[in-house]
Amino acid sequence: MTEIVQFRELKRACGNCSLRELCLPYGIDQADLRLLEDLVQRLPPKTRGKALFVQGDPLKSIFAIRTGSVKSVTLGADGAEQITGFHFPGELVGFDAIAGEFHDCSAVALEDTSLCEIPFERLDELSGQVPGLRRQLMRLLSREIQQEQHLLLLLGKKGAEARLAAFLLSLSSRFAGRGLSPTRLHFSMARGEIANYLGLAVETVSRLFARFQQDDLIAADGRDVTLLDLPRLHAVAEVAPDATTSMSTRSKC
Amino acid sequence: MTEIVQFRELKRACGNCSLRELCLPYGIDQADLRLLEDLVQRLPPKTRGKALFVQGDPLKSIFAIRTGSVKSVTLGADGAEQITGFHFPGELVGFDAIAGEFHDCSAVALEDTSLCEIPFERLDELSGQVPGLRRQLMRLLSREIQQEQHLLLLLGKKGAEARLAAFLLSLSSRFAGRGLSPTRLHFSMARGEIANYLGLAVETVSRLFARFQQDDLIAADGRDVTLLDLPRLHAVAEVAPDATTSMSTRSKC
DNA sequence: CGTCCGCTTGAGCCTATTCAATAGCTGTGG
DNA sequence: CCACAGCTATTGAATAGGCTCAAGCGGACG
Repeated sequence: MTEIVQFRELKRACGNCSLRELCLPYGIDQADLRLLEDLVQRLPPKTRGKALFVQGDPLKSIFAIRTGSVKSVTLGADGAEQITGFHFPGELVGFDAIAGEFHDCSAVALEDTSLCEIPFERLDELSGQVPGLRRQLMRLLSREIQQEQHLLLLLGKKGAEARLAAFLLSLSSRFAGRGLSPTRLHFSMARGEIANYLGLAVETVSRLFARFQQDDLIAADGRDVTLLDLPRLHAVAEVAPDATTSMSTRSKC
Repeated sequence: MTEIVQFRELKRACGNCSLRELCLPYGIDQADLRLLEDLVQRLPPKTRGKALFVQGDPLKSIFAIRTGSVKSVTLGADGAEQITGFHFPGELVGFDAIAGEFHDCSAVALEDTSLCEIPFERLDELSGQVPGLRRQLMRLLSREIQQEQHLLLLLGKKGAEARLAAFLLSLSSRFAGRGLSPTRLHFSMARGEIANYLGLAVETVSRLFARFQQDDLIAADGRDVTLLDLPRLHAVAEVAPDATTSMSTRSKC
Protein backbone atom coordinates (compact mmCIF):
# COMPACT_ATOMS: atom_id res chain seq x y z
CA MET A 1 0.00 0.00 0.00
CA THR A 2 2.35 2.68 1.20
CA GLU A 3 4.99 0.57 -0.46
CA ILE A 4 3.84 1.55 -3.91
CA VAL A 5 4.06 5.24 -3.12
CA GLN A 6 7.56 4.77 -1.85
CA PHE A 7 8.67 3.18 -5.08
CA ARG A 8 7.67 6.26 -7.03
CA GLU A 9 9.48 8.52 -4.65
CA LEU A 10 12.66 6.53 -4.54
CA LYS A 11 12.87 5.74 -8.20
CA ARG A 12 15.74 7.39 -9.97
CA ALA A 13 17.38 8.88 -6.94
CA CYS A 14 20.97 7.77 -7.26
CA GLY A 15 22.07 11.21 -6.23
CA ASN A 16 20.47 10.69 -2.86
CA CYS A 17 21.19 6.99 -2.70
CA SER A 18 23.26 6.29 0.36
CA LEU A 19 25.21 3.78 -1.65
CA ARG A 20 26.45 6.12 -4.32
CA GLU A 21 29.90 6.12 -2.79
CA LEU A 22 30.05 2.41 -3.20
CA CYS A 23 28.47 1.48 -6.45
CA LEU A 24 29.18 4.54 -8.55
CA PRO A 25 32.50 5.46 -10.06
CA TYR A 26 34.65 7.81 -8.11
CA GLY A 27 35.41 10.45 -10.70
CA ILE A 28 31.87 10.96 -11.90
CA ASP A 29 30.42 14.45 -11.90
CA GLN A 30 26.88 15.76 -11.49
CA ALA A 31 26.04 15.81 -15.18
CA ASP A 32 27.20 12.24 -15.67
CA LEU A 33 25.31 11.21 -12.59
CA ARG A 34 22.07 12.41 -14.20
CA LEU A 35 22.72 10.20 -17.19
CA LEU A 36 23.32 7.24 -14.96
CA GLU A 37 20.23 7.89 -12.89
CA ASP A 38 18.09 7.67 -15.98
CA LEU A 39 19.29 4.09 -16.45
CA VAL A 40 18.66 2.91 -12.96
CA GLN A 41 15.32 1.41 -12.04
CA ARG A 42 14.28 0.68 -8.48
CA LEU A 43 12.81 -2.80 -8.14
CA PRO A 44 10.20 -4.21 -5.75
CA PRO A 45 12.04 -6.12 -3.01
CA LYS A 46 12.82 -9.80 -3.40
CA THR A 47 12.16 -12.20 -0.55
CA ARG A 48 14.48 -14.98 0.53
CA GLY A 49 14.90 -17.58 -2.17
CA LYS A 50 13.80 -15.39 -5.06
CA ALA A 51 16.19 -15.20 -7.99
CA LEU A 52 17.41 -11.99 -9.60
CA PHE A 53 18.40 -14.05 -12.60
CA VAL A 54 18.97 -17.72 -13.31
CA GLN A 55 21.89 -19.49 -14.92
CA GLY A 56 21.23 -19.57 -18.65
CA ASP A 57 19.23 -16.36 -18.73
CA PRO A 58 20.39 -13.87 -21.35
CA LEU A 59 22.19 -10.90 -19.88
CA LYS A 60 19.69 -8.08 -19.57
CA SER A 61 20.64 -6.10 -16.51
CA ILE A 62 23.15 -5.57 -13.77
CA PHE A 63 21.73 -5.31 -10.25
CA ALA A 64 22.85 -3.07 -7.44
CA ILE A 65 22.01 -4.19 -3.92
CA ARG A 66 20.49 -1.49 -1.73
CA THR A 67 19.61 -3.56 1.32
CA GLY A 68 19.71 -7.28 2.08
CA SER A 69 22.08 -9.82 0.59
CA VAL A 70 22.47 -12.13 -2.37
CA LYS A 71 24.34 -15.31 -3.22
CA SER A 72 25.78 -16.35 -6.57
CA VAL A 73 25.40 -20.04 -7.41
CA THR A 74 26.78 -22.00 -10.32
CA LEU A 75 25.17 -25.27 -11.29
CA GLY A 76 27.29 -28.14 -12.51
CA ALA A 77 26.20 -30.41 -15.33
CA ASP A 78 25.48 -33.09 -12.76
CA GLY A 79 23.31 -30.87 -10.59
CA ALA A 80 25.94 -30.01 -8.01
CA GLU A 81 25.67 -26.40 -6.85
CA GLN A 82 28.59 -24.27 -5.78
CA ILE A 83 28.04 -20.91 -4.15
CA THR A 84 30.70 -18.67 -5.63
CA GLY A 85 30.02 -15.50 -3.71
CA PHE A 86 27.94 -13.52 -1.25
CA HIS A 87 26.99 -9.96 -2.04
CA PHE A 88 26.00 -7.10 0.24
CA PRO A 89 24.58 -3.58 -0.03
CA GLY A 90 26.47 -1.32 -2.39
CA GLU A 91 27.70 -4.20 -4.50
CA LEU A 92 26.83 -5.06 -8.08
CA VAL A 93 25.73 -8.48 -9.29
CA GLY A 94 25.48 -9.96 -12.75
CA PHE A 95 28.88 -9.36 -14.28
CA ASP A 96 29.55 -12.99 -14.97
CA ALA A 97 27.44 -12.93 -18.10
CA ILE A 98 29.19 -10.36 -20.22
CA ALA A 99 31.39 -12.87 -22.01
CA GLY A 100 28.78 -15.15 -23.46
CA GLU A 101 25.70 -12.98 -23.31
CA PHE A 102 24.23 -15.58 -20.96
CA HIS A 103 24.43 -15.79 -17.21
CA ASP A 104 26.81 -18.44 -16.05
CA CYS A 105 25.42 -18.48 -12.54
CA SER A 106 22.22 -17.69 -10.69
CA ALA A 107 21.77 -14.90 -8.17
CA VAL A 108 19.38 -15.55 -5.29
CA ALA A 109 18.28 -13.31 -2.43
CA LEU A 110 19.34 -14.55 1.02
CA GLU A 111 16.79 -12.35 2.83
CA ASP A 112 14.42 -9.53 1.99
CA THR A 113 16.50 -7.58 -0.48
CA SER A 114 15.87 -4.33 -2.33
CA LEU A 115 17.62 -3.73 -5.60
CA CYS A 116 18.23 -1.34 -8.44
CA GLU A 117 18.22 -2.66 -11.96
CA ILE A 118 20.58 -1.26 -14.58
CA PRO A 119 19.95 -2.30 -18.19
CA PHE A 120 23.26 -3.49 -19.47
CA GLU A 121 22.96 -2.31 -23.05
CA ARG A 122 22.54 1.27 -21.99
CA LEU A 123 25.15 1.02 -19.28
CA ASP A 124 27.55 -0.19 -21.91
CA GLU A 125 26.76 2.73 -24.20
CA LEU A 126 27.15 5.19 -21.37
CA SER A 127 30.46 3.70 -20.35
CA GLY A 128 31.75 4.65 -23.78
CA GLN A 129 30.99 8.28 -23.09
CA VAL A 130 32.12 8.45 -19.48
CA PRO A 131 35.69 7.25 -18.94
CA GLY A 132 35.27 7.24 -15.16
CA LEU A 133 32.37 4.85 -15.48
CA ARG A 134 34.27 2.57 -17.79
CA ARG A 135 37.17 2.41 -15.35
CA GLN A 136 34.87 1.67 -12.47
CA LEU A 137 33.23 -1.17 -14.37
CA MET A 138 36.60 -2.66 -15.14
CA ARG A 139 37.58 -2.27 -11.53
CA LEU A 140 34.49 -4.13 -10.39
CA LEU A 141 34.97 -6.93 -12.89
CA SER A 142 38.54 -7.24 -11.79
CA ARG A 143 37.66 -7.16 -8.10
CA GLU A 144 35.37 -10.10 -8.73
CA ILE A 145 38.28 -11.98 -10.25
CA GLN A 146 40.44 -11.23 -7.23
CA GLN A 147 37.78 -12.41 -4.82
CA GLU A 148 37.41 -15.65 -6.70
CA GLN A 149 41.15 -16.16 -6.76
CA HIS A 150 41.16 -15.76 -3.02
CA LEU A 151 38.45 -18.38 -2.71
CA LEU A 152 40.38 -20.68 -5.02
CA LEU A 153 43.38 -20.44 -2.74
CA LEU A 154 41.13 -21.30 0.17
CA LEU A 155 39.53 -24.33 -1.48
CA GLY A 156 42.72 -25.57 -3.03
CA LYS A 157 45.21 -25.18 -0.24
CA LYS A 158 43.57 -24.68 3.13
CA GLY A 159 42.01 -27.02 5.66
CA ALA A 160 38.56 -26.65 7.14
CA GLU A 161 39.50 -24.45 10.10
CA ALA A 162 41.48 -22.03 7.98
CA ARG A 163 38.58 -21.79 5.54
CA LEU A 164 36.03 -20.87 8.17
CA ALA A 165 38.37 -18.46 9.93
CA ALA A 166 39.13 -16.73 6.64
CA PHE A 167 35.44 -16.57 5.90
CA LEU A 168 34.63 -14.93 9.22
CA LEU A 169 37.41 -12.41 8.80
CA SER A 170 36.35 -11.65 5.27
CA LEU A 171 32.80 -10.89 6.38
CA SER A 172 34.17 -8.86 9.25
CA SER A 173 36.18 -6.55 7.04
CA ARG A 174 33.44 -6.25 4.45
CA PHE A 175 30.91 -5.30 7.12
CA ALA A 176 33.37 -2.88 8.66
CA GLY A 177 33.79 -1.24 5.27
CA ARG A 178 30.08 -0.49 5.30
CA GLY A 179 30.22 1.11 8.74
CA LEU A 180 29.07 -1.93 10.69
CA SER A 181 30.84 -3.56 13.60
CA PRO A 182 33.83 -5.67 12.60
CA THR A 183 33.28 -8.02 15.51
CA ARG A 184 29.53 -8.38 15.96
CA LEU A 185 28.22 -10.05 12.80
CA HIS A 186 24.82 -11.22 11.73
CA PHE A 187 24.64 -13.90 9.06
CA SER A 188 21.96 -13.84 6.42
CA MET A 189 23.06 -17.21 5.09
CA ALA A 190 22.30 -20.64 6.52
CA ARG A 191 25.00 -22.98 7.82
CA GLY A 192 24.48 -25.10 4.75
CA GLU A 193 25.23 -22.14 2.53
CA ILE A 194 28.43 -21.37 4.38
CA ALA A 195 29.41 -25.00 4.07
CA ASN A 196 28.65 -25.06 0.37
CA TYR A 197 30.61 -21.87 -0.22
CA LEU A 198 33.64 -23.24 1.63
CA GLY A 199 33.47 -26.64 0.01
CA LEU A 200 32.67 -28.42 3.28
CA ALA A 201 29.88 -30.54 4.71
CA VAL A 202 27.29 -28.84 6.90
CA GLU A 203 28.28 -30.98 9.85
CA THR A 204 31.89 -29.90 9.56
CA VAL A 205 30.93 -26.25 9.70
CA SER A 206 28.74 -26.89 12.71
CA ARG A 207 31.57 -28.67 14.49
CA LEU A 208 33.98 -25.88 13.65
CA PHE A 209 31.65 -23.30 15.16
CA ALA A 210 31.57 -25.40 18.30
CA ARG A 211 35.35 -25.76 18.38
CA PHE A 212 35.95 -22.06 17.77
CA GLN A 213 33.66 -21.29 20.69
CA GLN A 214 35.48 -23.71 22.97
CA ASP A 215 38.72 -21.99 22.05
CA ASP A 216 37.18 -18.57 22.78
CA LEU A 217 37.79 -17.44 19.23
CA ILE A 218 34.14 -16.56 18.73
CA ALA A 219 30.83 -16.49 20.55
CA ALA A 220 28.00 -17.76 18.41
CA ASP A 221 24.27 -17.62 18.99
CA GLY A 222 22.67 -19.04 15.91
CA ARG A 223 23.33 -16.55 13.14
CA ASP A 224 24.66 -13.89 15.48
CA VAL A 225 28.38 -14.29 15.83
CA THR A 226 30.87 -12.23 17.81
CA LEU A 227 34.52 -12.42 16.90
CA LEU A 228 36.44 -12.45 20.18
CA ASP A 229 40.04 -12.76 19.04
CA LEU A 230 40.85 -11.35 15.63
CA PRO A 231 44.63 -11.90 15.84
CA ARG A 232 44.24 -15.56 16.64
CA LEU A 233 41.58 -15.92 13.96
CA HIS A 234 44.07 -14.50 11.49
CA ALA A 235 46.60 -17.03 12.69
CA VAL A 236 44.14 -19.87 12.15
CA ALA A 237 43.24 -18.56 8.69
CA GLU A 238 46.83 -18.55 7.57
CA VAL A 239 47.79 -22.04 8.56
CA ALA A 240 50.02 -23.49 5.88
CA PRO A 241 49.24 -27.21 5.68
CA ASP A 242 52.78 -27.77 4.51
CA ALA A 243 55.52 -25.17 4.22
CA THR A 244 57.35 -27.33 1.68
CA THR A 245 54.60 -26.68 -0.84
CA SER A 246 57.03 -24.54 -2.82
CA MET A 247 56.22 -25.27 -6.42
CA SER A 248 58.42 -27.02 -8.87
CA THR A 249 59.35 -23.98 -10.85
CA ARG A 250 60.99 -21.14 -9.06
CA SER A 251 61.03 -17.94 -11.09
CA LYS A 252 64.54 -16.61 -10.97
CA CYS A 253 64.03 -13.75 -13.38
CA MET B 1 71.49 -13.23 -34.00
CA THR B 2 68.88 -13.88 -36.63
CA GLU B 3 66.52 -13.63 -33.73
CA ILE B 4 67.07 -9.93 -33.39
CA VAL B 5 66.29 -9.30 -37.01
CA GLN B 6 63.09 -11.24 -36.65
CA PHE B 7 61.97 -9.06 -33.79
CA ARG B 8 62.19 -5.95 -35.94
CA GLU B 9 60.25 -7.61 -38.69
CA LEU B 10 57.55 -8.99 -36.48
CA LYS B 11 57.13 -5.96 -34.30
CA ARG B 12 53.82 -4.19 -34.74
CA ALA B 13 52.31 -6.68 -37.06
CA CYS B 14 48.95 -7.40 -35.44
CA GLY B 15 47.35 -7.28 -38.84
CA ASN B 16 49.41 -10.26 -39.89
CA CYS B 17 49.44 -11.90 -36.52
CA SER B 18 47.95 -15.34 -36.82
CA LEU B 19 46.26 -14.80 -33.52
CA ARG B 20 44.31 -11.71 -34.40
CA GLU B 21 41.11 -13.70 -34.57
CA LEU B 22 41.62 -14.74 -31.00
CA CYS B 23 42.96 -11.81 -29.09
CA LEU B 24 41.49 -8.90 -30.99
CA PRO B 25 37.92 -7.73 -30.82
CA TYR B 26 35.60 -9.03 -33.44
CA GLY B 27 34.06 -5.87 -34.77
CA ILE B 28 37.27 -3.94 -35.23
CA ASP B 29 38.05 -2.40 -38.62
CA GLN B 30 41.31 -1.67 -40.40
CA ALA B 31 41.70 1.87 -39.09
CA ASP B 32 41.14 0.82 -35.51
CA LEU B 33 43.55 -2.02 -36.00
CA ARG B 34 46.30 0.47 -36.87
CA LEU B 35 45.72 2.27 -33.60
CA LEU B 36 45.94 -0.96 -31.70
CA GLU B 37 49.08 -2.06 -33.49
CA ASP B 38 50.83 1.07 -32.32
CA LEU B 39 50.26 -0.01 -28.74
CA VAL B 40 51.49 -3.52 -29.07
CA GLN B 41 55.13 -4.32 -28.47
CA ARG B 42 56.71 -7.65 -29.30
CA LEU B 43 58.82 -8.95 -26.43
CA PRO B 44 61.91 -11.17 -26.39
CA PRO B 45 60.79 -14.71 -25.49
CA LYS B 46 60.63 -15.84 -21.89
CA THR B 47 62.04 -19.20 -20.89
CA ARG B 48 60.40 -21.63 -18.48
CA GLY B 49 60.17 -20.17 -15.00
CA LYS B 50 60.50 -16.53 -16.02
CA ALA B 51 57.77 -14.24 -14.74
CA LEU B 52 55.82 -11.79 -16.90
CA PHE B 53 54.87 -9.99 -13.72
CA VAL B 54 54.90 -10.79 -10.03
CA GLN B 55 52.17 -10.49 -7.44
CA GLY B 56 52.38 -7.00 -5.99
CA ASP B 57 53.74 -5.38 -9.14
CA PRO B 58 51.86 -2.28 -10.26
CA LEU B 59 49.73 -2.87 -13.32
CA LYS B 60 51.70 -1.69 -16.32
CA SER B 61 50.79 -3.92 -19.20
CA ILE B 62 48.57 -6.68 -20.44
CA PHE B 63 50.31 -9.54 -22.23
CA ALA B 64 49.14 -11.50 -25.23
CA ILE B 65 50.57 -14.96 -25.68
CA ARG B 66 51.82 -15.70 -29.18
CA THR B 67 53.42 -19.08 -28.58
CA GLY B 68 54.09 -21.16 -25.50
CA SER B 69 52.06 -21.13 -22.30
CA VAL B 70 51.76 -19.36 -18.99
CA LYS B 71 50.42 -20.10 -15.52
CA SER B 72 48.81 -17.67 -13.08
CA VAL B 73 49.76 -18.18 -9.44
CA THR B 74 48.42 -16.48 -6.34
CA LEU B 75 50.48 -16.49 -3.18
CA GLY B 76 48.76 -16.82 0.17
CA ALA B 77 49.89 -14.85 3.22
CA ASP B 78 51.40 -18.05 4.58
CA GLY B 79 53.35 -18.84 1.46
CA ALA B 80 50.95 -21.36 -0.03
CA GLU B 81 50.70 -21.07 -3.79
CA GLN B 82 47.61 -21.79 -5.81
CA ILE B 83 47.72 -21.93 -9.58
CA THR B 84 44.54 -20.25 -10.73
CA GLY B 85 44.86 -20.73 -14.44
CA PHE B 86 46.80 -21.88 -17.48
CA HIS B 87 47.01 -19.69 -20.54
CA PHE B 88 47.72 -20.54 -24.15
CA PRO B 89 48.45 -18.75 -27.42
CA GLY B 90 45.91 -16.11 -28.33
CA GLU B 91 44.97 -15.46 -24.73
CA LEU B 92 45.56 -12.34 -22.68
CA VAL B 93 47.11 -12.29 -19.22
CA GLY B 94 47.19 -9.62 -16.54
CA PHE B 95 43.59 -8.63 -16.08
CA ASP B 96 43.49 -9.43 -12.41
CA ALA B 97 45.17 -6.18 -11.49
CA ILE B 98 42.76 -3.61 -12.79
CA ALA B 99 40.86 -3.27 -9.54
CA GLY B 100 43.67 -2.32 -7.23
CA GLU B 101 46.28 -1.12 -9.67
CA PHE B 102 48.45 -3.96 -8.37
CA HIS B 103 48.75 -7.49 -9.62
CA ASP B 104 47.05 -9.96 -7.36
CA CYS B 105 48.84 -12.93 -8.85
CA SER B 106 52.03 -13.75 -10.70
CA ALA B 107 52.26 -14.97 -14.28
CA VAL B 108 55.04 -17.39 -15.10
CA ALA B 109 56.06 -18.98 -18.40
CA LEU B 110 55.66 -22.76 -18.50
CA GLU B 111 57.95 -23.17 -21.49
CA ASP B 112 59.65 -20.94 -24.05
CA THR B 113 56.98 -18.35 -24.60
CA SER B 114 56.78 -15.36 -26.93
CA LEU B 115 54.59 -12.47 -25.98
CA CYS B 116 53.21 -9.13 -26.99
CA GLU B 117 53.06 -6.39 -24.42
CA ILE B 118 50.20 -3.92 -24.40
CA PRO B 119 50.56 -0.88 -22.10
CA PHE B 120 47.39 -0.75 -20.11
CA GLU B 121 47.04 3.02 -19.85
CA ARG B 122 46.93 3.42 -23.57
CA LEU B 123 44.76 0.38 -24.09
CA ASP B 124 42.32 1.92 -21.67
CA GLU B 125 42.27 5.20 -23.54
CA LEU B 126 41.80 3.46 -26.84
CA SER B 127 38.97 1.38 -25.47
CA GLY B 128 37.12 4.64 -24.84
CA GLN B 129 37.28 5.46 -28.53
CA VAL B 130 36.60 2.03 -29.94
CA PRO B 131 33.38 0.44 -28.65
CA GLY B 132 34.25 -2.92 -30.14
CA LEU B 133 37.48 -2.98 -28.20
CA ARG B 134 35.74 -2.05 -24.98
CA ARG B 135 33.25 -4.85 -25.43
CA GLN B 136 35.98 -7.33 -26.14
CA LEU B 137 37.88 -6.34 -23.02
CA MET B 138 34.75 -6.78 -20.93
CA ARG B 139 34.16 -10.13 -22.58
CA LEU B 140 37.65 -11.29 -21.71
CA LEU B 141 37.38 -10.12 -18.12
CA SER B 142 34.11 -11.88 -17.82
CA ARG B 143 35.38 -15.04 -19.44
CA GLU B 144 38.07 -15.14 -16.80
CA ILE B 145 35.37 -14.97 -14.13
CA GLN B 146 33.51 -17.84 -15.73
CA GLN B 147 36.61 -19.99 -15.90
CA GLU B 148 37.33 -19.39 -12.27
CA GLN B 149 33.76 -20.19 -11.33
CA HIS B 150 34.14 -23.46 -13.14
CA LEU B 151 37.29 -24.22 -11.20
CA LEU B 152 35.54 -23.29 -7.96
CA LEU B 153 32.85 -25.83 -8.71
CA LEU B 154 35.55 -28.40 -9.31
CA LEU B 155 37.47 -27.70 -6.11
CA GLY B 156 34.39 -27.32 -3.97
CA LYS B 157 32.24 -30.18 -5.12
CA LYS B 158 34.16 -32.77 -7.06
CA GLY B 159 36.40 -35.66 -6.11
CA ALA B 160 39.89 -36.24 -7.45
CA GLU B 161 38.91 -38.32 -10.49
CA ALA B 162 36.29 -35.85 -11.63
CA ARG B 163 38.77 -33.01 -11.26
CA LEU B 164 41.40 -34.61 -13.45
CA ALA B 165 38.88 -35.76 -16.04
CA ALA B 166 37.44 -32.26 -16.24
CA PHE B 167 40.91 -30.85 -16.56
CA LEU B 168 41.80 -33.14 -19.44
CA LEU B 169 38.57 -32.34 -21.23
CA SER B 170 39.05 -28.65 -20.69
CA LEU B 171 42.49 -28.75 -22.26
CA SER B 172 41.13 -30.87 -25.06
CA SER B 173 38.49 -28.36 -26.04
CA ARG B 174 40.80 -25.40 -25.66
CA PHE B 175 43.39 -27.02 -27.89
CA ALA B 176 40.72 -27.99 -30.38
CA GLY B 177 39.61 -24.36 -30.49
CA ARG B 178 43.08 -23.46 -31.66
CA GLY B 179 43.05 -26.02 -34.42
CA LEU B 180 44.99 -28.73 -32.61
CA SER B 181 43.91 -32.28 -32.01
CA PRO B 182 41.27 -32.68 -29.32
CA THR B 183 42.58 -36.12 -28.40
CA ARG B 184 46.35 -35.96 -28.71
CA LEU B 185 47.56 -33.46 -26.12
CA HIS B 186 50.98 -32.30 -25.06
CA PHE B 187 51.33 -30.80 -21.58
CA SER B 188 53.62 -27.91 -20.92
CA MET B 189 53.00 -28.12 -17.18
CA ALA B 190 54.52 -30.53 -14.71
CA ARG B 191 52.50 -33.07 -12.74
CA GLY B 192 53.02 -30.96 -9.68
CA GLU B 193 51.50 -27.98 -11.42
CA ILE B 194 48.45 -29.95 -12.45
CA ALA B 195 48.13 -31.17 -8.88
CA ASN B 196 48.44 -27.68 -7.49
CA TYR B 197 45.87 -26.34 -9.93
CA LEU B 198 43.39 -29.08 -9.04
CA GLY B 199 43.99 -28.83 -5.31
CA LEU B 200 45.48 -32.32 -5.08
CA ALA B 201 48.77 -33.90 -4.05
CA VAL B 202 51.26 -34.80 -6.77
CA GLU B 203 51.03 -38.45 -5.82
CA THR B 204 47.28 -38.43 -6.28
CA VAL B 205 47.56 -37.05 -9.78
CA SER B 206 50.17 -39.63 -10.63
CA ARG B 207 47.96 -42.44 -9.36
CA LEU B 208 44.98 -41.08 -11.29
CA PHE B 209 46.96 -41.09 -14.52
CA ALA B 210 47.80 -44.71 -13.84
CA ARG B 211 44.17 -45.59 -13.06
CA PHE B 212 42.85 -43.79 -16.13
CA GLN B 213 45.26 -45.76 -18.26
CA GLN B 214 44.23 -49.05 -16.70
CA ASP B 215 40.63 -48.16 -17.50
CA ASP B 216 41.59 -47.31 -21.10
CA LEU B 217 40.37 -43.77 -20.68
CA ILE B 218 43.71 -42.33 -21.75
CA ALA B 219 47.14 -43.38 -22.96
CA ALA B 220 49.88 -41.37 -21.31
CA ASP B 221 53.55 -41.19 -22.13
CA GLY B 222 55.00 -38.59 -19.83
CA ARG B 223 53.58 -35.29 -20.92
CA ASP B 224 52.06 -36.68 -24.09
CA VAL B 225 48.55 -37.81 -23.41
CA THR B 226 45.98 -39.31 -25.73
CA LEU B 227 42.35 -39.21 -24.76
CA LEU B 228 40.88 -42.55 -25.75
CA ASP B 229 37.29 -42.29 -24.60
CA LEU B 230 35.84 -38.80 -24.44
CA PRO B 231 32.29 -39.89 -23.56
CA ARG B 232 33.44 -41.88 -20.55
CA LEU B 233 35.77 -39.08 -19.52
CA HIS B 234 32.79 -36.78 -19.54
CA ALA B 235 30.92 -39.25 -17.40
CA VAL B 236 33.78 -39.36 -14.90
CA ALA B 237 34.01 -35.57 -14.85
CA GLU B 238 30.37 -35.19 -13.98
CA VAL B 239 30.17 -37.52 -11.05
CA ALA B 240 27.92 -35.99 -8.43
CA PRO B 241 29.29 -37.01 -5.03
CA ASP B 242 25.78 -36.70 -3.62
CA ALA B 243 22.62 -36.01 -5.57
CA THR B 244 20.86 -34.78 -2.42
CA THR B 245 23.13 -31.73 -2.39
CA SER B 246 20.13 -29.60 -3.31
CA MET B 247 20.61 -26.47 -1.33
CA SER B 248 18.47 -25.21 1.47
CA THR B 249 16.80 -22.47 -0.46
CA ARG B 250 14.87 -23.38 -3.54
CA SER B 251 14.01 -20.39 -5.67
CA LYS B 252 10.33 -20.58 -6.50
CA CYS B 253 10.13 -17.26 -8.29
C1' DC C 1 79.77 -39.50 -13.50
C1' DG C 2 77.15 -37.93 -9.89
C1' DT C 3 73.45 -35.03 -8.45
C1' DC C 4 69.13 -33.09 -8.76
C1' DC C 5 64.59 -33.10 -10.18
C1' DG C 6 60.31 -34.98 -11.95
C1' DC C 7 57.52 -38.97 -11.75
C1' DT C 8 55.75 -43.21 -9.97
C1' DT C 9 54.40 -46.64 -6.54
C1' DG C 10 53.53 -48.53 -1.79
C1' DA C 11 51.87 -48.27 3.19
C1' DG C 12 49.76 -46.04 7.06
C1' DC C 13 47.41 -42.18 8.82
C1' DC C 14 44.34 -38.33 9.35
C1' DT C 15 40.86 -35.19 8.08
C1' DA C 16 36.56 -34.47 6.66
C1' DT C 17 32.59 -37.03 4.90
C1' DT C 18 28.75 -40.01 5.44
C1' DC C 19 25.26 -42.02 8.10
C1' DA C 20 22.25 -41.56 11.90
C1' DA C 21 19.80 -39.64 15.75
C1' DT C 22 18.20 -35.60 18.34
C1' DA C 23 16.83 -30.99 19.46
C1' DG C 24 15.20 -26.24 18.15
C1' DC C 25 12.45 -23.22 15.24
C1' DT C 26 8.59 -21.76 12.24
C1' DG C 27 4.45 -21.83 10.23
C1' DT C 28 -0.01 -24.20 9.56
C1' DG C 29 -4.23 -25.97 10.83
C1' DG C 30 -7.28 -28.30 13.88
C1' DC D 1 -3.52 -23.37 22.36
C1' DC D 2 -1.25 -27.21 21.03
C1' DA D 3 0.09 -30.71 17.68
C1' DC D 4 2.38 -31.73 13.62
C1' DA D 5 5.19 -31.27 9.60
C1' DG D 6 9.33 -29.48 7.61
C1' DC D 7 13.52 -27.52 7.92
C1' DT D 8 17.93 -25.96 10.32
C1' DA D 9 21.35 -27.04 13.49
C1' DT D 10 24.01 -29.85 16.48
C1' DT D 11 26.40 -34.02 18.03
C1' DG D 12 28.18 -38.89 17.82
C1' DA D 13 30.27 -43.01 15.50
C1' DA D 14 32.15 -45.22 11.58
C1' DT D 15 34.07 -44.90 6.95
C1' DA D 16 36.90 -43.54 3.22
C1' DG D 17 39.31 -40.56 0.21
C1' DG D 18 43.24 -38.22 -0.26
C1' DC D 19 47.55 -36.85 2.17
C1' DT D 20 52.01 -37.70 4.25
C1' DC D 21 55.95 -40.24 4.51
C1' DA D 22 59.24 -43.13 2.27
C1' DA D 23 61.60 -45.42 -1.40
C1' DG D 24 62.90 -46.32 -6.19
C1' DC D 25 63.49 -45.07 -11.06
C1' DG D 26 64.83 -42.49 -15.10
C1' DG D 27 66.28 -38.37 -17.52
C1' DA D 28 68.59 -33.75 -17.65
C1' DC D 29 72.38 -31.13 -16.66
C1' DG D 30 76.57 -29.51 -14.64
